[in-house]
Amino acid sequence: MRYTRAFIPTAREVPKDATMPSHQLLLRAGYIRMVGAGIYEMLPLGLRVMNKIAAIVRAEMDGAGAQELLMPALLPRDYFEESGRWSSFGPTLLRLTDRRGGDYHLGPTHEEIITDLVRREVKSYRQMPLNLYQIQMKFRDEPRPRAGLLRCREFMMKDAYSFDVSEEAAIRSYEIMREAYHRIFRRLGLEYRLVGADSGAMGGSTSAEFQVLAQNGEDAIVACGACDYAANVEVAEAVEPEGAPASASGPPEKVHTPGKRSIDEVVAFLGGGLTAARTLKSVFYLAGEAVVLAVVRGDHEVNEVKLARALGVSEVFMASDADVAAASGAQPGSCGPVGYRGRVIVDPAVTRVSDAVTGANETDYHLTHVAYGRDFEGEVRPIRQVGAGDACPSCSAPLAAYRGIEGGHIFVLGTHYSAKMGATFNDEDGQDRPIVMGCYGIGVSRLVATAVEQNHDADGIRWPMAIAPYQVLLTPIGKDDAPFELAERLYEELGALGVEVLLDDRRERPGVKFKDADLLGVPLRVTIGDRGLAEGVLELKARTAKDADKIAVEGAAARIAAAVKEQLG
RNA sequence: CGGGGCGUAGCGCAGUCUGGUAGCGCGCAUGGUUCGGGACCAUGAGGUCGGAGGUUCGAAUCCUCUCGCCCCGACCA
Repeated sequence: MRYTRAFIPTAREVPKDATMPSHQLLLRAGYIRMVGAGIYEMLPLGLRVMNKIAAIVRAEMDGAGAQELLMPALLPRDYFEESGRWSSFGPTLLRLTDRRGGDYHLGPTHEEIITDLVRREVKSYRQMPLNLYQIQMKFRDEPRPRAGLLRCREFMMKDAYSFDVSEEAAIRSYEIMREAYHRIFRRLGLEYRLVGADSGAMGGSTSAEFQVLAQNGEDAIVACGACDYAANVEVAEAVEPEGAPASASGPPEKVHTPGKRSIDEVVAFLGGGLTAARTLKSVFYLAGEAVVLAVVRGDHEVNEVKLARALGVSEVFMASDADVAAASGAQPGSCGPVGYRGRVIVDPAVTRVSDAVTGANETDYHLTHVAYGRDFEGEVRPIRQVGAGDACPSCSAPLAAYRGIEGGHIFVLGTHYSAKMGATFNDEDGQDRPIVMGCYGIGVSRLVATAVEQNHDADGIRWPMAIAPYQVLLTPIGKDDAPFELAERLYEELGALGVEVLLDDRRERPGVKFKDADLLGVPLRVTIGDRGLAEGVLELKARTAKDADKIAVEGAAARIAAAVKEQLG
């Protein structure tokens, strides 16, 4: 492609509405434009990148035995009504009405539709295993679209669905997908972790996320440096605490702590070598109608997902100050489990804190020399959040904390949808049984932005070769015609070698061209100037490299093509 | 949905408090000089000041309503 003919609207200034690097750079470099909140146009460069990602996904899905199809995005109400999601999906479902008043929605995901297709056509165990996928726009009325392509109301997704005769067979399908996903993410050139995840609203027994590591990620994950353990902090397990059960050097003692509400304030106020780890944090939650007191060590945090699970409810809400006062008789910050007469959930680590400090259930007072077992009891359940420095549950090495962007999510669904929708098959014995399903998503458009989050510097994008919009950027510079003529020749030669080339044939000053080159992020730049030409050389520079290599004009095309191949791995 | 911020030329902004007929930088067009990291000079085009209503002799500016966008939170296969 010739730059003078290409639609690449670059901008020097940072768009004010963009805060994330990927959002800013994709806008500035002319890859995307915004139409509305969470709605974007993919400009030619952006589409090329997305198509490359999709091509890799397709190749690996096909290689894993999945077959591509395309379902409609516009869907009548009936299907979601059948599974119960017409109401349970809530306002996130983008609904619309046709001229006859019929209810429709735009598909946020396609379990119901594919299950309907399969129940009509798959009747025998002989037709399985079956894995069908599509790459298609998804629509969700997100409560808050943000961060450019990372959280959109309309986004490109690859969703695959597996159909099997048994749980064991379904797990095999799941594992095949998991391996295919590893290949996909590796080929995309992204640093990622496979992490244990919360199955959440999808229901189902097994699920894992492919988290692409990024500073700005929405998800918090922990990963072990020594083994391959990694998990979303929502589900990461804390190892059983070591050490002796809690004891105390004396009876509880009430101390005046005026106005000290947070753990940090109390620690600083009491001093004397007290650390947050020797205090107890008491947090009141509402689980339905009931008030529950959750107690964790002072330097730990309550994990609400785990707490909800321990209580057997779907979610918990932090109690208001008024609720806390009614339950404990004190302000938040002065509450504690000692003498508290309601339901208490205690994190295991709490049972090892000797001479603990905790709220006295009397505003502006705390208790010292408190010990679990002697001064209070409760239901011991793991409810704390795991963080950096915690021991790995599988090998005990310290865990590191990361932020990640969910790039893919795989689930074993079981018979959640098939049972509800009557998707059954005849087994070898002629018995009717529900099909066992799995589903597997990859956020294709999101990965465009994710790749930028992970591959950029102060000057612009640094695409991995595998997904770059072009592989080589030819940059003739200077006022003479010779560099441009050579660039034209190289352009032809490289094209013939199958290299994807962008030729910057603009008669711009060198600075302008270099700035745009760095911004666009094409992995290899070839600079052709009269200086080099006088010596019979041109410059080949990787976007990620500091300096350029001088290569001979003679045989340059082959050299460059080889460099492309090398970066493709 | 709660809290905060912002809508003025394609982009980034000033002007709004204190009402008087819209400005700067970048970009764009034309001519000239330049040419290895976003050049310079000259000339020029480009704006219903998000929208509607109101107050006023007069509204970008004051009042009311409304639409949109961003951030934090809630939420999130």
